[in-house]
Amino acid sequence: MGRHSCTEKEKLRKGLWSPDEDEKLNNFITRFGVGCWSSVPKLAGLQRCGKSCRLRWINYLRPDLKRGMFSQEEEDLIISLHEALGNRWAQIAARLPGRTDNEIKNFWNSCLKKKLIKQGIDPKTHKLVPETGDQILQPKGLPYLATSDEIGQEFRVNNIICGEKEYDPPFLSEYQDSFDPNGHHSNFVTDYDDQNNQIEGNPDSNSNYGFNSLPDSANIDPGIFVDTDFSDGSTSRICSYLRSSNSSNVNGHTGIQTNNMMPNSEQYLWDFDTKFKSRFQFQIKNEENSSSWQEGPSSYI
DNA sequence: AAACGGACCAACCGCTCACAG
DNA sequence: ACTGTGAGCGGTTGGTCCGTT
Repeated sequence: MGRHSCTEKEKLRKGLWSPDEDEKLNNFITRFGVGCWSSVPKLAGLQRCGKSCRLRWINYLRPDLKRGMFSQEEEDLIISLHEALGNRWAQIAARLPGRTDNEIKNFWNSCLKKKLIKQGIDPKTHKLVPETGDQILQPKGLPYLATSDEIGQEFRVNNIICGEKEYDPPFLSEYQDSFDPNGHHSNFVTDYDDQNNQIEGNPDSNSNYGFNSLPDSANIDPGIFVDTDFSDGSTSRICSYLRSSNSSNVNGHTGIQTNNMMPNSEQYLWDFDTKFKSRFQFQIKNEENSSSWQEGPSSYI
């Protein structure tokens, strides 16, 4: 399938936009509104591709943009939403009026991520990073879980509706059945080996990915499983696996506002396509990674 | 003053999805 | 059902600014 690419077109400008270009685009959109972006450059007299025009309008020229520093409320909301949604910047931006996905993404990568790291929080999982060099389970994805009588209820973050809770018995049973008596999941390592060329059974092998422990299926309460779909058409899901363990309270440690649906949760990114293949990804943290995260001029605490 | 490096951010790139023909 | 195209998204890049040496 021939993919349209701006680079294939000739005589198209790239790089920063000039005030003149901004004015042309702004005048055109103000007058005719947002329509077919591919025709905008020609009609507006710009030597840009439609994609570039769209981006410029959305990220810079749009009149409803808030601009300026992020407030503490916005910051807390982004962290909470990221915990629930992961790197779905567009979905996060949809819940922050006047902010763009690009702006939030940049803010996260340049600021928030470092703040969390400074506080000893893994920005991917939003879980505490242990001080020791021990390798621990850092799940990247699992179904969102909750009690079966909560099916159909709204899933909220900071009182903002993010989705609807669902129940997924087939997945649950498969997930539970797939553990061996030692609480290990053979498929995980096998699949991981298939996809990432890791050596089976060797989580230390020269990568951030792998695992050396998994929750014991005997400790899993079937009643706490819910599968929440945030995909809105995509195949991705946000999932969580809640344990009624007595681990330390991340929220209490950070002061970050999070939804009360997910106390002590381990967050997993869940690919719907691989759902019935029992494929998961886990991330291993080691001392080397942790030490590299300490860098950064944050003074958040 | 110059060189260097990190932080920030605008813009680009490549991919997927939706939809029309 | 298949194909081509546009829109949208997330990851990445590269330019600029600014503090430090």
